[in-house]
Amino acid sequence: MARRNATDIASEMRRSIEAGTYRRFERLPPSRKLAESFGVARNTLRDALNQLENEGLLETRPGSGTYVTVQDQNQIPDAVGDSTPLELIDARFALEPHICRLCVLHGRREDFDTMEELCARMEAATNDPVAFSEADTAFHRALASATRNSLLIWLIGQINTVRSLDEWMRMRHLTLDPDIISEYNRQHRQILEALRSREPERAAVMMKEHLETARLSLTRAAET
Amino acid sequence: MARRNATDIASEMRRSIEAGTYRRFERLPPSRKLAESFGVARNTLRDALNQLENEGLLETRPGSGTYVTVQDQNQIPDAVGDSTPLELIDARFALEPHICRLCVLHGRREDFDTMEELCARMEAATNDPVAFSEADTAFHRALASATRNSLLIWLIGQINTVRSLDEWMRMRHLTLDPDIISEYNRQHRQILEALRSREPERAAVMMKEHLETARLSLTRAAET
DNA sequence: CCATATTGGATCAACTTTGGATCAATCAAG
DNA sequence: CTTGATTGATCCAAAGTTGATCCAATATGG
Repeated sequence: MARRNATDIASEMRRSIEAGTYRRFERLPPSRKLAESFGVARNTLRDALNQLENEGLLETRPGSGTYVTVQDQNQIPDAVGDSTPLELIDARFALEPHICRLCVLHGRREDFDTMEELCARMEAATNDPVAFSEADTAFHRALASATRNSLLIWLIGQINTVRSLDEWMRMRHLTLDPDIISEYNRQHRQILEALRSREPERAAVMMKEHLETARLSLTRAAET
Repeated sequence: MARRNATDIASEMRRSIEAGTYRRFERLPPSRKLAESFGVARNTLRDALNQLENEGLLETRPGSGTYVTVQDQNQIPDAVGDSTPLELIDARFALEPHICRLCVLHGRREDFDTMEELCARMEAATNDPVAFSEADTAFHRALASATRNSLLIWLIGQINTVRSLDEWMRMRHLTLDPDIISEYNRQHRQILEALRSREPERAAVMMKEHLETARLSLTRAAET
């Protein structure tokens, strides 16, 4: 076994933290003890700790100790799968208004035609929550596609996989009555109009309104 | 078994690295030990290492060791790996301003203290682009963590893996001169102040300004 | 409130490990 | 044979580790 250097120790500890051996806000053993248990000099261990601190995994407070500042990744093995509908809405609230703005910049005629088509399909599905929901997902995906930004397209794709989850399915049937669907359809049309007339801010505002409606109907359903 | 030559060894090691046996930033065993374990002379092994270094998979630091520089490609989704720096900025433009707003809502004292710490570290790294970049990534991750939204935390985590990609690393050195770093530091402070005083919109605006600066310095570097 | 123990921070010179380089001897393939 | 690569040995310079010591900040307990 070769003599281990600071980088090796750092790698080892990084894995420990990511594996959850040490959890967020927990204090590590004192550097002297740690050095001993790794069989390495305290200076070397301190170098390792500094590396991890620079990566933002640890925080050391002189006189007090060294603390873990990140959550271990296994705690969120599938963040997408475990996220709640409200978390999802917040994430969409972050992404989609700006996607609308980019859509105005990069969207082409055929993109808007696709969305038009999907709007029509949603309007024909006022009484069919499942069909509506499918078209709705496709609409928001089309919106992302029109940005021509592969990263955003992928992120929206990831987010949309949540919608096929059980809890989400149940929520959908609780929230999607014909009145709500009509309201959504009206908003989709407004968004599309704003995009077509190349008004980025208006499109973004409409999208926020749309998501706000979704959030409201969600919290209302949760209270029932 | 025929006697293995340098190219054979290189192939074998290349496969090990791509399979993830050795992870990014991890140190390989010393060349003497490696040579022994491959049953080959150290000179031959060094030739193999040189081949891999020329391919950009490894980096050897005399007196220290040989380190893996590439990330296991299987770990990175294609969409994330293939995205350009400008796409990345657009994605951050979508996510981070709203993350700031949520941060005002859900952030706790200790979250802001962590960010404060990271600001201090970035300010100490005005002349060290690599150290600055690490702390910067950690700052934006801390911001996401403070939202307590596991989906957003995960999204930012995905986005941050992009930054460790090769093309990005090169860009970083082109863009991060001391003046730019100082400007970034000023903006980080402003964001943190706005968060502390619980002003969601001001924080979001500061973040937009920050990202706009980043976009500018990127396009400027691309023109050079 | 203070005294004391414990914690991390910093420094230093001696030592060890690391990769870099070279070269004559040896081996394998054409 | 001749050519090309591998071998094994040796020396080198760079970098890192060590172990010791002193310091400053914090925590603890009376």
